[in-house]
Amino acid sequence: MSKDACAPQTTKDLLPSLLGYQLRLAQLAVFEDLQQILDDFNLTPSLFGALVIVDANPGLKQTQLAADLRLDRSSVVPMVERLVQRQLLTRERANSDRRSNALRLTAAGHGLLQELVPRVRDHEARFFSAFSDAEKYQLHAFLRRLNDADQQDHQQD
Amino acid sequence: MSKDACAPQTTKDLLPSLLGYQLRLAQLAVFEDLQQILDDFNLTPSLFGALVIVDANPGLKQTQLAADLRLDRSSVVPMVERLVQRQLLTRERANSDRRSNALRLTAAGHGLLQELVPRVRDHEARFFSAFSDAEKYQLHAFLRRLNDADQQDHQQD
DNA sequence: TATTGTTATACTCTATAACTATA
DNA sequence: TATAGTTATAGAGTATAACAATA
Repeated sequence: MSKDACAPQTTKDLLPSLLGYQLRLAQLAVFEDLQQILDDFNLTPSLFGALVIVDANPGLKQTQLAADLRLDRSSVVPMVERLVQRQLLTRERANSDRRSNALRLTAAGHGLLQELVPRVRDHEARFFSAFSDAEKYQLHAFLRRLNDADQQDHQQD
Repeated sequence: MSKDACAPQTTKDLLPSLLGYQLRLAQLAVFEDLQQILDDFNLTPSLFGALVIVDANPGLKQTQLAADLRLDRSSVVPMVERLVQRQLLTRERANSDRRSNALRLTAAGHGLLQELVPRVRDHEARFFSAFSDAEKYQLHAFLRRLNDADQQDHQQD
């Protein structure tokens, strides 16, 4: 095998040879497909992600949600505002530290997620239906190795 | 192995279990890293991609460039304009069809690419240095399978 | 002093719709 | 009629900087 796994000799096929480029195309396609499901619920992938993160971490403060979403804390403000106005989550001053907001799903938020999660799982299963379970597992393992290594820069827990 | 390759029982770990989510994180991290190289050249990943595509397809028309970049043709106009003004590529009426622009790299454009491509390759090599050649090859094969299947929707050749 | 949320603001990216010139 | 490029415009997403409240 050559030094580079998929390096072309010319620049002719440089772009397709780049893992970063293939990652971008794949991510674009997945999100486009996901968006179609989320459209029915008037949500974006980011808002959906926020709901899932809050569900998994009740009482989370906004700064931490921003870190999880890889966003600035100011960018999270309108997202939270939108979800609060739709009564999908509550934003209350935390008793432990009254500077911070404790985020929690409402009953409606839980209900929405319960309806949504199976659909998102279906979307994933459909989108990756060309892959066997073993292949999906391996692709997932690759991506996690990549992301978990990078993640340490973004954690502040 | 269970029905889903990495399906959690609760929604607690839903997000990390989604391939789409892991793809997004990976893509974000790669582009962030790539951007640091491109900053020195005052380029974005998209502009770099445009240069490489034009280099690989001299005389390409803008509509095709837009299709390759997964963008609307109106979105490509300011990109091309910027690269033309920087004298990295030329935009001339095509003789065969005088509605369309034939895009070509200038000598400066070629020169820039020659300087840039090794750095981008280095970036890739460094970013994926935790992976063996075989693993990179396999990850690449996975992503290509995914993208080549999806690609047919976007081709118009 | 440092941190949390917020606001005001600006910038980038992208798409839609309408125009023009060619076909 | 249809297509290629362009323009004007608007929307989404994001970041930066400064502020008030709290630590």
